[in-house]
Amino acid sequence: MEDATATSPVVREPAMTDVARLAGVSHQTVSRVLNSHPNVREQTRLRVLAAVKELGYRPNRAARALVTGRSQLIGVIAQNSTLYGPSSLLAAFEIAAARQGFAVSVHRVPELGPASITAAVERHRDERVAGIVVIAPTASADEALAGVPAEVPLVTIDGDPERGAPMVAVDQEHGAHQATKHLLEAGHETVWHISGPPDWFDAAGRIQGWRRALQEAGAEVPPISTGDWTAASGYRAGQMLARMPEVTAVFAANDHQALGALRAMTERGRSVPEQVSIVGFDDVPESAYYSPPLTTVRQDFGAVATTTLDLLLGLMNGAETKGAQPVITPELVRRESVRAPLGD
Amino acid sequence: MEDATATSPVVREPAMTDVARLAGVSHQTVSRVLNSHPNVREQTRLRVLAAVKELGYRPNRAARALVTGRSQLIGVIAQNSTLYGPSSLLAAFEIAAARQGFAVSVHRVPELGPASITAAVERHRDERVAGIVVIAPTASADEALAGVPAEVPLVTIDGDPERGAPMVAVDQEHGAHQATKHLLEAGHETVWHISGPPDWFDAAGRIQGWRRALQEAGAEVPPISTGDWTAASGYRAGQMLARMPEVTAVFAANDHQALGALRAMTERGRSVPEQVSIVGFDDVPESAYYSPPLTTVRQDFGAVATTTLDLLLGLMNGAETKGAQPVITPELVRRESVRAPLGD
DNA sequence: GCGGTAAATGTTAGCGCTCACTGTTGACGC
DNA sequence: GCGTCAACAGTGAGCGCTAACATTTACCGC
Repeated sequence: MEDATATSPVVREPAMTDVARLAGVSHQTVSRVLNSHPNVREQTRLRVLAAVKELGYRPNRAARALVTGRSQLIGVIAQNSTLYGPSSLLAAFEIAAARQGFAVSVHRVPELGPASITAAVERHRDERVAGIVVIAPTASADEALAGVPAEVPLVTIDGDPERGAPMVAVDQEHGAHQATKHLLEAGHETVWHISGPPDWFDAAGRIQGWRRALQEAGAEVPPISTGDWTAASGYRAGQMLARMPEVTAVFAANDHQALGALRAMTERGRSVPEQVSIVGFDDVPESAYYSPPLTTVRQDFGAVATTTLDLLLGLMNGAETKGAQPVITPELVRRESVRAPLGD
Repeated sequence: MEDATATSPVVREPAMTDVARLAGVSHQTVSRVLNSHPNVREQTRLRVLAAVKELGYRPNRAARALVTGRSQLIGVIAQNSTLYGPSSLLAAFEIAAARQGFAVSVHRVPELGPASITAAVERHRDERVAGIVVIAPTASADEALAGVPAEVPLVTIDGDPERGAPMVAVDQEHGAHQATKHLLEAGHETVWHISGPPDWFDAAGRIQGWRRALQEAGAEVPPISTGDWTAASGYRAGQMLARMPEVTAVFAANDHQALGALRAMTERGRSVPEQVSIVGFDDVPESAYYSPPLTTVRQDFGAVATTTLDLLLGLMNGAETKGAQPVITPELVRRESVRAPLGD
């Protein structure tokens, strides 16, 4: 016996029928037990479970996906970047999905153009994913999404609020408004803004919130310095702003830009916060250790992730939440980079 | 037209037989074309391709995975963290895999203990992944890997060099050696070290390199301040070090710890680099904008990613590279946080 | 024109699972 | 005692694909 099998090189993984044979039931009963269907006698259930354990049986998800047309996989599409926001979000989502028994297949695209987004969606559909999440913070990304068939559950994060599709977003406008108002209340005449790239919805929302706070206070709305989220771009903008004595308060669209601006100010002898106040956005873990520790706005990525998953799960179960767009509210974190202006 | 199809509830996706029928061939020929087998007439090939395009056919990867026992999916296991190194690595790997036609299924584990690693491996094997990559920078992670059956191609990144399993790593020892030597050559008597968590191989390697450089130069080896990669821990260590006038040079195990130390020094009136020189590790994009811009060590994550993928692909194809452990060499980036000590 | 060979294509049998059925019990009411 | 119905279990088909083998076609030299 041993010799006969010894020549067999392939040790096939146990299948459902093997479990069934061992437990003395049909494969269908095994299936029922594994999918926790009702109408299985407790005694049978235990016998099957024992057999599963004895054989070390693990269901073949490919086979299940083939017959059901759905895998227990959620496809995520994200931009290729190590930006703090998107990466944190991705990590949070992976955790949330794992907790619900879903694996996450991530597809990074070089840029968020319609072509690469469409390709990524197709790839995920080939894989028969149960749903798709797109971290689509730019206008170009959002366009491509219009072409995705409605039968694929799809949730966008930080996408275009106007599109009316299921989406989860952080209330950027509110966060920026808080930040700007905080500077204004400290006594500054007005607040200058170093924005993110204009094609990002996040950046646009932050601009809006900043502008609204200014207008509500009757403050002048100065021209915007446009950055690209990097510290380098914040530095360039900061160099310009440092030369203008009337600039006493700056709201940067993220912490790294704020860091660049801070550096530029310091280099030019404009001390922060004595002469210039700065507020960032993101609350990257290091921002508490900048010089000075940075006042900033924190987004709860964990909340975004779980909300997204809930929405997606609802969509998969055919819930009529087509237009749902839950919003997560960010929060101001006060540290030491804001002070009243000297003139006061 | 619209009305006719509107009543049909299920619009089945085209399958291989549909393509075959349209092209006037057998489904097997379609399969051959799609898998670029030889022995298909050019004319037939084109006819099949045209049919594929006309129907918008996309192969069902679940079906293929079922019959071949392998999906075009690579499973990655990583720790739940937004640490710069692991996240950058992950992103780089996803890009590299996509270029080779592989999707990446990511499983984040709360901590790198044997239990969660084993569970993650099982989950990936259920999915019939073609291979597994484990970012296993801690000793606890490495233990769990011993139990994985040999037939699953598995490559470790930054794991235990002693284990002898396929692994890709950055030469931390070399990087730390360079950094320390750089400080020594600037004229410092010795170099103090703020290390990473001791159970991380990266941290251990950096300690070794630091110590070797010191010993080679005949310098005293001061006690280590242990951190946990965060700026906060660097700050705490920095506060201690700032109080000791003999400390003129610090090598921090990563940039964020360096930032924390930098802040502590500044707060205590010890200016960097005039009174104290600091070197970090990682070259996070913002480190060029710290005050002062940080001298650090850059790791090429792209190279780690492509090397890992090559190794894994080799393993999948049955290559006899069981013991391969390619090493990527990091590079010193000189900026402004290092200067000769005052006494000189 | 004929066998022989190689190239090109077709046929058949599953992979391991779920779905939609069809049986088989046993408890219960009248 | 018989029908009824629910609870439980089994049977067979087929999801869409690839592997192995079977068959047809094209082409060559003599």
